[in-house]
This record gives sequence, structure tokens and C-alpha cells, in this order.
Amino acid sequence: MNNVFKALNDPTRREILELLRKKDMTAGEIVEKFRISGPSISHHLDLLKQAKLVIAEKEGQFIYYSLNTTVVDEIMTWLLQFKSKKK
Amino acid sequence: MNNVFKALNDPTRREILELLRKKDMTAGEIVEKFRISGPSISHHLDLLKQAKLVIAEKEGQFIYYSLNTTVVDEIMTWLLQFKSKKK
DNA sequence: ATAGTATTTAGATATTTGTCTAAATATACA
DNA sequence: TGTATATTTAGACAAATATCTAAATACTAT
Repeated sequence: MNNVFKALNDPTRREILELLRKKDMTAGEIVEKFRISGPSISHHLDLLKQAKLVIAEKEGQFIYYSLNTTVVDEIMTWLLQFKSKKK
Repeated sequence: MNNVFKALNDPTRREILELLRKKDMTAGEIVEKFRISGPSISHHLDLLKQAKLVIAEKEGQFIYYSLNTTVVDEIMTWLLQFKSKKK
């Protein structure tokens, strides 16, 4: 849970998630979308991976990244508690 | 939006939110629930306030903190986009 | 006014984070 | 095998963060 909020606490990483919502992408394709170095994006992808918000799959020379929405459910469940006030 | 994720990215602050879900509390009451100094908690409360996740109201000598769930809706809306894949 | 309580603000410090360049690893292909 | 491409790992550094103690502010009540 901690990892998830940590992963979401960065505009670049949130933007990566929004990109992946539209289609799976390779690390290189993602890098092209930003003005940040490859290694930095790689690091962001690593944090997203640790949070299990994305899944990485190797295909030959490339690594394809895709969304994993099951964690999104967990966050929403956690958030929902606040909509039902009182213990 | 950035402020919200920043505010949520700390276990102490998330715990404060969970406490406030049960009932409104003064800063002092919140401090008692943790082993962290008053000033540190005050700082956490400030970040939660900036994110509009809590509301502070002065009552005489005390400041009462309470949840503001409207921001929770915004986060959930943002998260929901990921549940409907494809552009 | 003075003293006491509640809370925040200021300033310091250690840790974490985002970024970079350079180097390492892995795959493809001629 | 050797070279090009894709991506990550390593190491450095500046900026942001969580925490602390000491001091300031605000209110209560004697």
C-alpha cells in the first residue's frame, strides 16, 4: 500500500500510467514521450513495477509495459472507507 | 491533485485520516495517538490541509480537525479512468 | 498583567527522491 | 564474432521530506 502511494506521488509516473491506459508500450516508446533521460524513466518504471501498478514483459529486445488495474481496486477500497463516515 | 497524492504518501498522514474518519479531533488529541512530536504532527496536518483532505476550525484554545471527503471523490474519479481501458 | 495550555513557526539535520552521465547487460543481425 | 539497439544498473548530486528542539503566537483564566 505504501509502495502504491509512493508510486502515484509523482507527475511523471502518473502520466506514464495514463499513457499505458491507452496502449501497452515499450520502455523506449515511453521515454520518447518525455524530456527525461532513459535511465530516469527506467527508474520510474521500476517504482511502478514495485507497486504492481504495471507489468513488464520481455519480447525479444524490447520490454513491454502494461497496466495492472487490480491494485487500483485496492486503492479505491481504501478510499471508500472515507465516504462512509463514522466507525 | 499533486498535493493530494503528496499528502497521501505518508503512513502517519494516512493514519490521521483514518482517525478523523471516526470523529473530529483537536491537534492535541491527534498528537497523543502517535509517538511523534507535536510540531511534526502539526506539519503533517498542514500538508493534509493544503491537500484539502482535512478542514481546521478554531474553537477557543483548540483547533478541531475534520475530514473533507470531497477530494476523495476526485481521486476516485482519477483512478476510475484506469478501470475503463482503451482510449 | 501573569501564568498556563494549545498549537504553530523557525531553523537544523539526516534520509529519501528525481535526475543525470557513464557503464553494464541483453538481444538482434550481418 | 562484432556492431548496433534496447534497457537497466551504478554512482553522484541537488532538492524535497520527516523529524527534532526551541521559540513564537494565541487563547483562558486567575
